[in-house]
Amino acid sequence: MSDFQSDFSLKVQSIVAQIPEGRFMTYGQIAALAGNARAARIVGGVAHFGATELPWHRVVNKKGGLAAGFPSGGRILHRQLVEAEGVAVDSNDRVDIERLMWWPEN
DNA sequence: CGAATGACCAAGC
DNA sequence: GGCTTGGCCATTC
Repeated sequence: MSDFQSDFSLKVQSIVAQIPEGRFMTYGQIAALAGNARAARIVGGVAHFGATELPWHRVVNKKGGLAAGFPSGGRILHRQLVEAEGVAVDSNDRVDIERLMWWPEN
């Protein structure tokens, strides 16, 4: 486990872990909830270095598609994971983010 | 400790 | 309408 114990990373990981099935959040959104709206990149950093067990496939960028560097299989794997949750994926590997964008209500 | 990196975002061309 | 540039801020080497 990496040193991802900082407030941001902990919040980010916590938020991602709470995303319900079939819902999505953008990096910027998570970053804002974590306390830094500008730290969208850091969310990606957490995704890349730590908490690999979290449902990162439910985390998408503003485009509505999965981030650029998903593990081997990349968008292919992402698409399978998302579709497995009953979500339609666009030819561009994008989901209807504006419709499925979720927000932690608590 | 200093420099480089990155699963992003927004603006510019 | 798609590609390039700059800026952001924490983590890594």
